[in-house]
Amino acid sequence: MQPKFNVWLEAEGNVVLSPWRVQLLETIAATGSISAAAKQLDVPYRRAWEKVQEIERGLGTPVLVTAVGGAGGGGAQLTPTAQQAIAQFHAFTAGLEQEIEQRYAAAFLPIVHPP
Amino acid sequence: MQPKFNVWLEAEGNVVLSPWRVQLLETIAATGSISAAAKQLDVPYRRAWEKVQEIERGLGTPVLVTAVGGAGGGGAQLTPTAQQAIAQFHAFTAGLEQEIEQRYAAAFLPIVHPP
DNA sequence: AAAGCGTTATGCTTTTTAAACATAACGATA
DNA sequence: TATCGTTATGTTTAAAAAGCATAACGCTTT
Repeated sequence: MQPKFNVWLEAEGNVVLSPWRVQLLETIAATGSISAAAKQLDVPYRRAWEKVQEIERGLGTPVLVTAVGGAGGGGAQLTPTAQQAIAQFHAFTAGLEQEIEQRYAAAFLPIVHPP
Repeated sequence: MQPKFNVWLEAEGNVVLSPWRVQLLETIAATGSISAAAKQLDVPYRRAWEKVQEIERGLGTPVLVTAVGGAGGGGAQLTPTAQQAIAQFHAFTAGLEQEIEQRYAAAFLPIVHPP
């Protein structure tokens, strides 16, 4: 038995940012394209692209500047807005896993007093 | 934009307890039956019943003692195991919403210094 | 100049998952 | 013994996700 959690940001009932979405953006930045990121994260390109759209709709501003055609077929890189959002989200969730783990131990694992 | 979260306990990759599942058990206890609880929580009986099964499979022990037929058609009440699990889960998640809210404010809402 | 290549962007189909519906069995009570 | 509301489970329908297929694009190379 182990504790799990998820945490995300919503706008008007729609998910905007989540740990997975932030990872997606970071992987796009690292690889230089949506398609390479999708491959690396083992999700269909379609899904990755759709999530990016949802993020942009939720934030109300683009997170990617994309290029179609050209050298390498095109690509994508993060906007400054996206970089800031990623940094803020990391600050938001930093240490949360340890916090949850600690709460779990306190609530469910009884303390054994040695003799 | 607002923060949201979920937190749960897993056993072998399967969800066992979550805020919603705990609420389900509590509603069953309060109403005396799975069907009344399902109605009150506005979910199909089938789903409520299945979730109870998953909880029992995950915990490895019954959480309900059910009666079929008889006065009122039957009913269900919590086992002591279930009552303890509920109490522990509440201890586990107590104050977590405020914690998340505070983290959100710290990470996303800039502090305005008055003149 | 034009053919090739990998990517973005999007329509369409298939599969999987969850919700919804329907019903048999049960047993105290009247 | 007929009734009633509940448990328990099979079956059907709807929603969501995954998968597949393809057009457009613009550098690069031939």
